[in-house]
Amino acid sequence: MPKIKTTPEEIIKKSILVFRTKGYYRTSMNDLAIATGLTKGAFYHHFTNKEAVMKMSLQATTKWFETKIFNIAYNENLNNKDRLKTMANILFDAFTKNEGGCFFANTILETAQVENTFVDEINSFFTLFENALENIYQEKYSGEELKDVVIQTIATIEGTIVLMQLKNNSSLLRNSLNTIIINY
Amino acid sequence: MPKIKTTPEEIIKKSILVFRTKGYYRTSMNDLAIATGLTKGAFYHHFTNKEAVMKMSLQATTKWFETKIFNIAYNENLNNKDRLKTMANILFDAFTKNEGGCFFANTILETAQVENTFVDEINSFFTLFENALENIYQEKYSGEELKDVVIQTIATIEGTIVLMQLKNNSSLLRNSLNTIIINY
DNA sequence: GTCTATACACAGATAGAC
DNA sequence: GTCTATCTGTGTATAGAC
Repeated sequence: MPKIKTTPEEIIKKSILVFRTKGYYRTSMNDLAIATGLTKGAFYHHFTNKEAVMKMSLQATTKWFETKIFNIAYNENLNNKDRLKTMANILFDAFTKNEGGCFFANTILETAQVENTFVDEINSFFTLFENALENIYQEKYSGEELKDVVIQTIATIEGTIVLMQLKNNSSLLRNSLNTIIINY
Repeated sequence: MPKIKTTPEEIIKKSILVFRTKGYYRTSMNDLAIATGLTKGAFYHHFTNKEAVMKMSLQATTKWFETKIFNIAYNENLNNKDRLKTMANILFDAFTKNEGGCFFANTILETAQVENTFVDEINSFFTLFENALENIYQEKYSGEELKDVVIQTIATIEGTIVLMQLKNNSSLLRNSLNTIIINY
């Protein structure tokens, strides 16, 4: 059995932390190498370029949100309000325990006007988010109104995360999520 | 009368457009030089470094919002609902006519975790925004509830602007602003 | 006040030894 | 699979002629 020191999964896991806090352009391959305990040369043995690392980082994060949060929206053992409450609690932890806010919102603002390299990965995340909330809110709304309520719910969460980074105050997100639950 | 070819105001005006669309780190001094029709050497004659250009760009934008939008919240000739409507209309134009979303939200996400160089300038903008909305909403709310409503209103607007950049659909912002007005 | 030329650091990426 | 050394481009910023 050969001794495997670094797996792609481990590299991506550590790269996500760097990308989320420093952003895509500001993160250098040297930063990623240091964070993973490799040299630049060794790092390039695993990934062809920085763009590929970023894409896999976004995809892995989407996967995490899907299994840990979005899937709760389809949990047969909970009613819609409890689904929303459970999702809100895990969302709160996800966006306050680690620094850097929302990886996807950050990447939109950083790259959307310059290149569309990561648009698919980001859209994938928000589509899953929207579908999950639509499944919950369809009990109360339908058609265009349903779409609007869902988009505005996501917008409020994302906007609060932006302000949270400026004010360093996690109670902002707690309040926003509570308001969303109360208004349901 | 000496012939003045470039004023600091003109340079800042053109620099704002570049910073807003490309972001701070992605914008090079060469980009700014090209946008203003100067060479790098000439550009450095007017500003000490990139950071100084950015700070003045943020300050000039704040000033614009203050005089064109936030001051409406104190207009004696309008009632609070009409103040809100008027502000919403100009806000919509401001965030849809030019590309790049909200200059301040962009800068938070890009720099907040890396350096706190622009925190004062960004806070200045959001404080004026909050004060304006508090002056309007104090008719209906007070104390902590007033603060919460204002923050969540700003968060919804900022979050919508984030999503708008991903989906390239300005009706998202129109809908969010309409909802804010209806709910008042 | 504007230009060209250039110094210097660091970025992304590759070559080749071990 | 990991390392050191290196190539090449570009970034910020400065020097000095015009």
